[in-house]
Amino acid sequence: MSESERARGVRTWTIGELAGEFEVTPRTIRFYEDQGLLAPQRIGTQRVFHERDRVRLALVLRGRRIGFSIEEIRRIVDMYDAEPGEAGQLRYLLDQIAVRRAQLTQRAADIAATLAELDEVERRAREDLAGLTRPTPRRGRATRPQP
Amino acid sequence: MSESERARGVRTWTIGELAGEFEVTPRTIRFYEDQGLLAPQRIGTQRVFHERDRVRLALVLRGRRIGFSIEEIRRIVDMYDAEPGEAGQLRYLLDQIAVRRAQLTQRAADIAATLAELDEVERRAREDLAGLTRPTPRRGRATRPQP
DNA sequence: AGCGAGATTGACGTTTACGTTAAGGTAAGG
DNA sequence: CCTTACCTTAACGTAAACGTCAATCTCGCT
Repeated sequence: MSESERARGVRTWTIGELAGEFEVTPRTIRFYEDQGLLAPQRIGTQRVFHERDRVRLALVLRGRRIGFSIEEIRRIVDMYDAEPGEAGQLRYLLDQIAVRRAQLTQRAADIAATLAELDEVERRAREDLAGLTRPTPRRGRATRPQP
Repeated sequence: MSESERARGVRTWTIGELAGEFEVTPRTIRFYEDQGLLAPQRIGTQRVFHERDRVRLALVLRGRRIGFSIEEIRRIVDMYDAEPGEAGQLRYLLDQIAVRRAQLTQRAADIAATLAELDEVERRAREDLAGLTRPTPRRGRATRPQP
């Protein structure tokens, strides 16, 4: 944080600070800039990240966690600050939104199904584990703790 | 389907049939076999896929849609048919389950947040679109259809 | 026996998403 | 002024997940 920044309330970040905060490498952030996902201010050659850049990076990383490619992420984040534009553009945007929504809904269903199956596997594992630590407590036979 | 299969009720599939059904290429299925995710029966050199192979492929593709790597998918599907094994193994399995669950929960949250934002973008887009097709219906002024 | 559709195993190519040097520039503190 | 810590571009490297040939082989049918 520079002197003048601490004076007013306009916090900025260096590439390293953002990298640390979001647990990615600076290389990753530069790569995203290369791909047009970020466009931080420059002072000389140095990058200066403002709050909106931070938000955008968070969006990008969320897209990444969801499993979207850079190209798909680009399209999504571009939606956020699209100019109102003309009717054709808006209809295209609405189409894109429908596509993304379908993808996300599918992924959500996949995740729910997988979570349910994890529950089942865990239940069986706990059963097996109980059957190992306690000696064969089959058919409801009570097992008293060892004295 | 072969003669004897149609006679009894034990439907099997060729690689091409499965590929068509799941909309992947045969190459993809062979790759998954190479990676140990599938192990179809062989008759001579030809692969014969049974119901359990089909189920397994579905699991693998679901993992892929969720965004897991082949390695992660392998660990997950291996959980399903893990032998009860010893206590140490079971505890490791429970650990793995916890890890996967955390990942999946994070992804689910990301998806929910993204869906919410898509809703918001769509709402704005529809507003803008309405403002374009109807001529500037500002401040509640009624807009009559053109004669 | 011959044909065409689809199957097989290599083996090399491609794209994505960064990692990893190399070779320096810069700002703050002592 | 010197060090230390961090920043810069440029360029090459790489692991994952297949795609894309090439060169057979095999089934089912006529």
